[in-house]
Amino acid sequence: MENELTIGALSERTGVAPSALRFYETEGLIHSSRSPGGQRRYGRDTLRRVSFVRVAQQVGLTLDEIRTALASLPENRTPTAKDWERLSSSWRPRLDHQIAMLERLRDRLHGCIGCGCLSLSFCKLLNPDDRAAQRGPGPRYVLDDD
Amino acid sequence: MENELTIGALSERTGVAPSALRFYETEGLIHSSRSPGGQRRYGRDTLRRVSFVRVAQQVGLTLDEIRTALASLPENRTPTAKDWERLSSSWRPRLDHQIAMLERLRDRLHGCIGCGCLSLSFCKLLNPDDRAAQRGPGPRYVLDDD
DNA sequence: GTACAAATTAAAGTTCACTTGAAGTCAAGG
DNA sequence: CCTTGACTTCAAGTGAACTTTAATTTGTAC
Repeated sequence: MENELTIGALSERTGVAPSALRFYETEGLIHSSRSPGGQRRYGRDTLRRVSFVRVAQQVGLTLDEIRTALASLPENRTPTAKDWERLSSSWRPRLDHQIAMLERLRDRLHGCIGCGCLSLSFCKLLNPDDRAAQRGPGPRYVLDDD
Repeated sequence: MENELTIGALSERTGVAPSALRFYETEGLIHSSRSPGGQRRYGRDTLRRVSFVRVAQQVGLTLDEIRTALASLPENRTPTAKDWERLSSSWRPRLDHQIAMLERLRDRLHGCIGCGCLSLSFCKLLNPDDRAAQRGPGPRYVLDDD
């Protein structure tokens, strides 16, 4: 079967840049075999793997977390729908949580706009104790509250 | 009035690290006067300004966008509640949009978990054309879809 | 058989939002 | 006066997720 995809084909099918795909490979998120000349060739299941990575990113996972998740897939066989379902179903609570958080922010903001306050002394919106402590340097995802 | 705050005091009241406050100053987000010895002193309205920055970040704005927003405040007088309300009320649509996006993701994901698919060929979840084109390098905020 | 697009590598660069470190100065209590 | 903790500046470092560059090789279509 000449079912194998070049990096360009995989890129087009997934919407992920070739440079990103190579980066994913160095990060251990996807794997490739090589053509006689040394170019990458991907099996069709890599489409699903890349898809998983991108959806997981939308959910807010870091590549590190995604790698961990992917590591729990079986290595001896192509993952089944059930395998993927098991991984992605763990996102539900996370999504629910993120949604709830944004709604809370929106509604409090509405109240604060109504009362005209936006200050630490009067407004619960910004109580530092309400928010997660920051950990480590670098940018933090806006919705991340652990 | 000895109403002026040191950087340490402002840091404690806002929960923002002194290094971050200095950084905000170099970025033009806040301003300070100086003590005779050259240390920073902040007026009490800076509390509100810092608060605004943090809430705006939660909403998903970059510091660049926040600076632009702050630039529309009057320079000749201390901003009133109405001034702050005008700025923050523009977040409503953005928040609504973000919430809607997450809900869409959650519900589609639910459907895809149900049908067992998670693949480009069958699942609308990942249609690249559905998603915003990426622009520029660097990390992107998970919910940012412009 | 040759042109030309698409692939290869390694190393360095980018963005954002800060933090850390070094080497020193200021402010307040005793 | 002296100590101690809070403050100062400037430059460089951090982490995530890639992209860019450069110099070279491979694959394919005519």
